[in-house]
Amino acid sequence: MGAPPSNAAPTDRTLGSPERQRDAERTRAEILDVATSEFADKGYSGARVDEIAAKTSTTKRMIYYYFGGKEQLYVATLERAYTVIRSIEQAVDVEHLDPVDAIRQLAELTFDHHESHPDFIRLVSIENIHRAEHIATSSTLSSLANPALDVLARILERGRTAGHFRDDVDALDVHMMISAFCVFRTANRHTFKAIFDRDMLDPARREHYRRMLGDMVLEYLTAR
Amino acid sequence: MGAPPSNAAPTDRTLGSPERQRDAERTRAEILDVATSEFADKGYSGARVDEIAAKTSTTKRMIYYYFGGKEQLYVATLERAYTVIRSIEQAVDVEHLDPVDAIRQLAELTFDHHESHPDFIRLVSIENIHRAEHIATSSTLSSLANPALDVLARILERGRTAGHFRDDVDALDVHMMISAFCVFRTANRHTFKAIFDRDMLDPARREHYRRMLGDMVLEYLTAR
DNA sequence: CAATGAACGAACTGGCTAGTTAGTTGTACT
DNA sequence: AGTACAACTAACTAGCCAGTTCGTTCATTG
Repeated sequence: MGAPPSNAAPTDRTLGSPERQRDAERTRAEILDVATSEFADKGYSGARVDEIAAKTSTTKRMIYYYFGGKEQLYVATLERAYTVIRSIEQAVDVEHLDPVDAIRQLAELTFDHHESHPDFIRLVSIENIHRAEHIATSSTLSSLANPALDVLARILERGRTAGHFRDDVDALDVHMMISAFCVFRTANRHTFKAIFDRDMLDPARREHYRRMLGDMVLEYLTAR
Repeated sequence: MGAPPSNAAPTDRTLGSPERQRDAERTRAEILDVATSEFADKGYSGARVDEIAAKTSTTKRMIYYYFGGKEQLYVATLERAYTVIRSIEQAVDVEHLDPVDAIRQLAELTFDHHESHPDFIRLVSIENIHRAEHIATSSTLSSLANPALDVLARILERGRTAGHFRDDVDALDVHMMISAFCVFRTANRHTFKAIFDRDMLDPARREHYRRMLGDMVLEYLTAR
């Protein structure tokens, strides 16, 4: 039973053939995919290595073969999640806009990113529960600066010299202000709904919150 | 060894005697205290019943005796944490101030509360990882409205009729805006520090952030 | 084609951990 | 003084779960 091994020419399958059974990269990636959703779903202690393996087309042994252990798998998961987000942020192009429009666009981009990456937000929340001890020990992660920050800094500088923006905040403060709004909306969605009976992610309210964020940041920056 | 049992008159120790050994309320409260810090520290799955028992002057059996199980203990922990916070919020008195001052004071009060109750914030984060399933099933918790919200609604109303405040947000939106800022600052402290190397809870920056929050909310509300 | 090493799988193990059992001791009331 | 019940304890158990053992299969290279 099973696929006959003499189907395709063996010498042709060196790279990229779709029906190859042994593929380290594919196996690694599949484990990472499953691990991401499992860790995001249950947290680090809540996730089970057996469960991750079961949702994979491979076995638990492979997790230890490729990653070494549960904790290293978790760190690898974090590293990939951050890398993906950062590569998206690389693509930001708002430097051609005037400062006010640029800030609003940047805020709305962040808003959209957060909404479309709930797993990432959950992983970050989980990592904060663990006091970021895994990020701290990962050399890949602790040196991963945010490229969007430089963009933000330049916009702020332009807005300040034009006399439109206040000068008692730096880029990191503004970034924090935007992140706080976006992260809270996703990360605290469930308790907020349970206690106040309002779903902050209801599509009907999406535009309202998106505008609210832009207004909030800009009214603050352009005050007086 | 141990305290002699014939020390104080037994009939006098019915209430509030300090040297009684058997005290259901005290034991219950002690378990809750330890459980709060353990759950806040390690999360629900990360916390260990044995560990909680060990940090208590009583035993694991007592946890099952009084609470029934790990999950019920966790719910009881959440219930008490929320009750404490809500009782603090009851004491808010800003209705005598004009709307602008009242909003700033309310925001700063929230800021201070969050800063002085990190365990509460952590419990809320943890509960959100679990999609608020425990709050949802607790009748005590899901019916626990926020008294500060009514206060906020009345201030907003006064500010609007005076023509100072915008009218496209309700009290819950403003509450969310304030909470987002305060919660993010505490809850995401560790990843923020690891990645941007800035401690949002550094006392040297406290006043800056406190003013930033008030400015942000007020500039937004009084825009145009 | 043999040999070598990477990729894979099933079954196992030992420590851990939520929950239980089977009792003992203190307190209130009569 | 005796009884009933609440408060309490130590030791146990069954199941879970991260990590391992040991063996097999596939693909490449000489």
